[in-house]
Amino acid sequence: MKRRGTSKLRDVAAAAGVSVPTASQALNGRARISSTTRTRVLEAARRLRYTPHAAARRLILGRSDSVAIVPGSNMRGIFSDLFYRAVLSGVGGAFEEAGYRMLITPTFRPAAEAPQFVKMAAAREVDGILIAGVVDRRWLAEAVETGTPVILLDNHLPDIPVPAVVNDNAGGAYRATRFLASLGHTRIGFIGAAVDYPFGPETQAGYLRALRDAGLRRDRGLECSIPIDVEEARRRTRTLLALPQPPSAIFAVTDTMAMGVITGARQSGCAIPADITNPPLTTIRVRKEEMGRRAAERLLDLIHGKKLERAVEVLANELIVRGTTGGRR
Amino acid sequence: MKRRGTSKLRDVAAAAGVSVPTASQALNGRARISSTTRTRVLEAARRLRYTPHAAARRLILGRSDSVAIVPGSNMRGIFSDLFYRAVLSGVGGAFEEAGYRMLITPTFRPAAEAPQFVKMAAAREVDGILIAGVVDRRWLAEAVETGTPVILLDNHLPDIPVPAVVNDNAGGAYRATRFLASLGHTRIGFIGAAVDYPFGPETQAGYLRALRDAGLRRDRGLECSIPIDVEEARRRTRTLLALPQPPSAIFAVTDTMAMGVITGARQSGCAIPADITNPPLTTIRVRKEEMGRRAAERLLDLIHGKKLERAVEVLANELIVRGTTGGRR
DNA sequence: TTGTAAGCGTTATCAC
DNA sequence: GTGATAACGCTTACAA
Repeated sequence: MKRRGTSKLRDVAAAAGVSVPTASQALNGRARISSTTRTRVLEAARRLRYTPHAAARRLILGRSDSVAIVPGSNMRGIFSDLFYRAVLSGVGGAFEEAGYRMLITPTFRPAAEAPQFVKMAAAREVDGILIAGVVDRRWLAEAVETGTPVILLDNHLPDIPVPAVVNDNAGGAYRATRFLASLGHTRIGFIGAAVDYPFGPETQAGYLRALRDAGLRRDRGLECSIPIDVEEARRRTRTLLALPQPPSAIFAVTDTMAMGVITGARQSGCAIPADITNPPLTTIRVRKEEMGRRAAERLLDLIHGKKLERAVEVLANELIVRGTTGGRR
Repeated sequence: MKRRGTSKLRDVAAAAGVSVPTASQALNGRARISSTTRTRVLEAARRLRYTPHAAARRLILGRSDSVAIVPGSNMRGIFSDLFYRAVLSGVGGAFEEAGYRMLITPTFRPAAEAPQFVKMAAAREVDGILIAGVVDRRWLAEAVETGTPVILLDNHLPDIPVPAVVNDNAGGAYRATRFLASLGHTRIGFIGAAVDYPFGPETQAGYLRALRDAGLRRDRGLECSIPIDVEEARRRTRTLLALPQPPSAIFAVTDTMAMGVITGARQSGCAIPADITNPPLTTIRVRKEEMGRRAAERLLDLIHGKKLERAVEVLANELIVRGTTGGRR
């Protein structure tokens, strides 16, 4: 009983009455092959449902035409989180167009041993690795050591030589804060993200620079760095608003936190012109799809041996003014 | 400039002063090798950071020690959906213990051509494929044709010879409905799931059988099959409760829908002894982790050439009586 | 105990 | 145009 789908190139060649190398050429197209034999080979391949053995191809070609996509440890739900969903959509589009397979390497349990992507790099199973978000620097370094191209998305570790595509977090925070200042606010609260993650410090830096440039005095009592969590943001907002001199505006670093801020502000008796379920937040628009696409393209560049111009590619973002900041100046 | 991590077995052998096959044996352990050479080889391998080339190994061994995990098209967020998160935790545990790699094959865009898992099966890239949820029968059939072991989780297609691990949907619905009847309810609403998916019809069958066995008359006006959506469930609930003869109890097929039912019932003025955000639903407890683990184990059985006893393994579930059905008989 | 020879399925090189 | 021959990196017979 011969199993289906197991036909080898040898079978195709035999069926077409040619040698194995000829069959290979006919299928891959490169060399000069008479159109008669080519047709015969193609026909035979189709009939036998021939698919080249991936490992054999990989071995001789030295490439797998596939990349690993690694969800960083901050990505609870790689497909659910709206942010990463958009990012990955860009990633997926770029790789698909380039004819690359994508393998997501999940980490079901926090492994003590090397995570899959390190092993895959070492075993040369993929041509490149795209890591989205937070990653253990030790494993990252080890993956880089193997020589397999690696790119970081929405994260970067200055001390490890890995190119990255990131959002201009500092710039976004700067523009948002300056905008609030331009509305006349002088006490602007900052609800930041306390994570092992670049954007926590970066946004705070942007916020502080904006205060300085706007000639406002910093009040540490108006700042906090907390886990990215709606409930925690709500609580801190209530605390801020209960101060003797409360802020008249609050800058929350993520939309998730902004939700909590809105709820908290409502509870504290602030009127916010918005529908709870979908508040028209004044926000920073990050071009997420673009970010994913760029990262994918940079990885492809690396795979194809191109040198990248910049180690870290910073994507510009945009301030979108909407209802929650009340008025357009 | 020699790239790291690219050392081959040949390098290790050279460094240890032995032949390539000897090095191989020393590393893989099978044959009789003097402990001196073994140590030398191991030492050399460690020093050179040797990792066997996956493709080469795969080619000669005929196996990859890795499986593909395919999120069915009903899985919006494979890692986010609580149900599948639990299921995948079981899956992941089993495969990890067995030393198998897991590759998630995402479908970023609905491809017209064959999805990745079919290609991987045909190219013999993985030893087995686990598909969780809804899958196009045509592609499934094609994957099965390749001879690569395939198992279905939480789904089954009777006309395609694929083993499956499923939940006893009919039984669960039966027990739930009979329980409601035992509380004295004679008009029991049914809010079912209209999806291209076994559990829609199955739960309805269980519901109907329970009505019969309890001696209750079926009233089609109390039944509906809708998309799995909180809002839709809420709306239907309001409709049901607005009937001249409304149901006195409602069986919702998923917890998601039950949320909508509760909201709708509240809005219609029903008193439900429950906290909205986390209502103590009377529910069917599906052993999700177990389900995942079983599916993984069955796939491993197939990979190892064992014949499965049952094509479809049905997992028993359990009725958990809690607050929302008011009283324990 | 160790090395030699062969082969996994494919593609590239180079004669014919 | 086509077909031998070698090679990719590794493992398993089998001979030394």
